[in-house]
Amino acid sequence: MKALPRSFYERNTVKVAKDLLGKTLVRKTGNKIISGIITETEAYRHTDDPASHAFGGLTGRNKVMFDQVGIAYVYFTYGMHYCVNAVARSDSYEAGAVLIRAITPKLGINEMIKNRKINSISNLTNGPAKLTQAMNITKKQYGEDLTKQSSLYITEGVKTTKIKSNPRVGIKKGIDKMWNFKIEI
DNA sequence: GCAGAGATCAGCT
DNA sequence: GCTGATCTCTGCC
Repeated sequence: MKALPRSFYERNTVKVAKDLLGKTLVRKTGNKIISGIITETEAYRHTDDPASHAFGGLTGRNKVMFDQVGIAYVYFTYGMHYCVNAVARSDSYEAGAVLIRAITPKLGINEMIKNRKINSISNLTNGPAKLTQAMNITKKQYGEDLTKQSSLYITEGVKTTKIKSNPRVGIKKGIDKMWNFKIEI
C-alpha cells in the first residue's frame, strides 16, 4: 500500500481534514504493524483560527505546523496525553494541521489492547489521546514524514459516504467553525 | 448514568 | 501560577 503523496496535503486544511476520513493510518514498530481507518478529524488553521496552536505564532512545540506539509505534528498536553496531527495547508497559509481524533482498529488489535492495558475494543481508539496510546505514538514521531513508509504514515482506505460536520471538541475559542468531521462505518 | 478530581507538561500573563 | 485540541477513576444519583 502506497502512502499518500505530499500534494494531498498541499490543499486547504479543511478540505484535507474531510479527505482524510476513511484513509488508513499505519504505524510500524519493529516488525509489528498497527493500522486503523480514520473516522474523525478536526482542522486547525492559522491566523483565522484562534483555537489553533499556531494562532499565537511560532513556538518550540508547534514549529512543524509551519514546516513542510505531509509530516506529523505530535504534541503533549494535559501533562499526560499525546495527540497526532497531519500538517496540511494551502499556499495562502503559513501554518495548519489536521487533528486525528478517532480511528477504527484494523490490524494489530492485540497490540493496541496491550498498549492501552484494557479489554474493551469499543474504547480502544475513539479519542485523540486514546489512539496515540494504542498506536504507541510519542514525541519520537514528531516531524515524521507521512508520505514515506516510515514508522508512521497514511495510505488509501475505504470509500467515504456521509460526512458529518460539527463544532470542534474541547476548545473555547473558534467554536463557530464547523471543522470537526466524522464518518460512520 | 453523570459530575468531579487528578494526573503534571509547555506556553503564556 | 494558571490553562489546556484529554482520559480514567471514583462517588453519588
